[in-house]
Amino acid sequence: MGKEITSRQEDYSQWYNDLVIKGGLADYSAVRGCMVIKPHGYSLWENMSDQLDRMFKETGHQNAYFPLFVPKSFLEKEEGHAEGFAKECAVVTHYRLKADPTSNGKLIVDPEAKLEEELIIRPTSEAIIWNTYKDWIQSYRDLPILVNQWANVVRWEMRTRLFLRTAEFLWQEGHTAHATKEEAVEETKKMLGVYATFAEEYMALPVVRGLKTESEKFAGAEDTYSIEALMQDGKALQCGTSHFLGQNFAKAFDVKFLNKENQQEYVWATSWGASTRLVGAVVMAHSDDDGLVLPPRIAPLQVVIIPISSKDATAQSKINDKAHQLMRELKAANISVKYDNDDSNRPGWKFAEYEMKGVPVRIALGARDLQNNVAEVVRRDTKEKQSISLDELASHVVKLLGNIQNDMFNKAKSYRDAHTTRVDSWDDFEKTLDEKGGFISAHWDGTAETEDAIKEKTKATIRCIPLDAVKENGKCILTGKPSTQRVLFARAY
RNA sequence: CGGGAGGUAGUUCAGCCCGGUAGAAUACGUGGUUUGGGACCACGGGGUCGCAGGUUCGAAUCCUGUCCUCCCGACCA
Repeated sequence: MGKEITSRQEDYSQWYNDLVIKGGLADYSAVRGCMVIKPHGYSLWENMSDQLDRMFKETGHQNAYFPLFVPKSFLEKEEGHAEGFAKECAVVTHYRLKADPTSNGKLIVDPEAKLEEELIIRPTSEAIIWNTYKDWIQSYRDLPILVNQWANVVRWEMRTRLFLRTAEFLWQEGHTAHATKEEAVEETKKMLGVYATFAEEYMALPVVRGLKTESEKFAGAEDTYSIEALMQDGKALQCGTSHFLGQNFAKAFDVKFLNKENQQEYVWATSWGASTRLVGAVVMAHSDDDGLVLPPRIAPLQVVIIPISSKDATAQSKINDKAHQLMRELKAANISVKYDNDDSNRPGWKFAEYEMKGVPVRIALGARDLQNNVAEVVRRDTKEKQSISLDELASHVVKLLGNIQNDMFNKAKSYRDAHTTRVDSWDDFEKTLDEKGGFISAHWDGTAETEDAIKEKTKATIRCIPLDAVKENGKCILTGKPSTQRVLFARAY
């Protein structure tokens, strides 16, 4: 009855769509490639973005806001950057509509209102920001600039998927300016670390920190680092990127500073971003065939209390009293909790509904429980039921939420580790990819040609060169040429 | 952007081939009985059949165009 979810086994893509739609996270919109993020989904994103925002501020960054529109001439300035994004830009060419003289009630673009220079809707903000930084920076005393912005961006994608790839999406983009290369490189790595910590501690999502290959790196960057996670279907998902931009944007926008020796130098730059794709990641990594499974630390609602109502008015008022007391205790412990005493749905319906929405802990309170001085406590991740004494219920739930958070991380990590395979022959490479999926740790000769050839043959790409890779002599999986370390391959979203 | 499927009540879908009063389930409203895994009874409200043209006495149904979605590819966070 009610909302059915397609099982993972039957159709993984449809399962994911069902979760997002039926779990109340988002809806399709009337606009091609764009989604409506619903309150439950936005609340999840807020819990994630709020925490990231705290972590950015703890590492010395401040928020600012730059324009949505980027003059085309700005975007052109950094050549690699321009080439990388040109294919997916939305362009504003006019600034006015007028009534259609040939069709009553319709509007047309006013041909008189053509912009002298087209405006590009930002696919990312390096261009407009570096054009601005030029005015902010004269001396080494003006550096570093450590700025982040929370914004929407538009990339005109051919094929979209809820949260994972939409034409418009929400994200944050950090843009920093530094006096030295060393400092910029350190910043790049520091922010990669922030993303990794966030993913692991809050999203309960184990990630691999690594360096992107030349062909996978950001358009305009010297080096791109990313965190890579593994989804339940064995495909990889990039969950955050941090770029060392060198002096590329400083040179393109002529941003120089006077150093202590009174000499002009170009500024060193970084940028780093994470998007609403993280919502897709957390959904896909943990959920099951009954709905969303959300980590307690970012769940929009952590605990729901469901009364098993009784005809007996005395028993009913005891249930209400106990539920309200419990809510006070949990709120005092900084836990979000809801008492669902809406009489229009029966308990069984509510059980299914809150499982669908991924609420980590459910407490059922009935007359029978109160007689025994207990409540039924059920954890969403394992569905395990426990009868807990009312006297220690609040403290038990606090501990339980912590356990769920840890268990979810450990479960995801066991899966990830079990699906990371060291492979040393081409036959094994193809076989592992097809039969098992996941990450494949293998040697690569370091050339873009080989990388492309592997992608052509298997659809697997190099997700990253892990930062913790040990130096080890070996032979390239495809060409047999010498290699000094393993890289991580996978099919990816 | 190529290939496939689809758009009819809030939702899932039937009806379309073979044109003739727009249906089911579920959801929703009211009243009542209920409440430990998606309750039951009674009554009730709800759809310009994605949109725009065309053919026809008559179009959800046939034709053309267009928009949107899903799946599979190519491209990408």
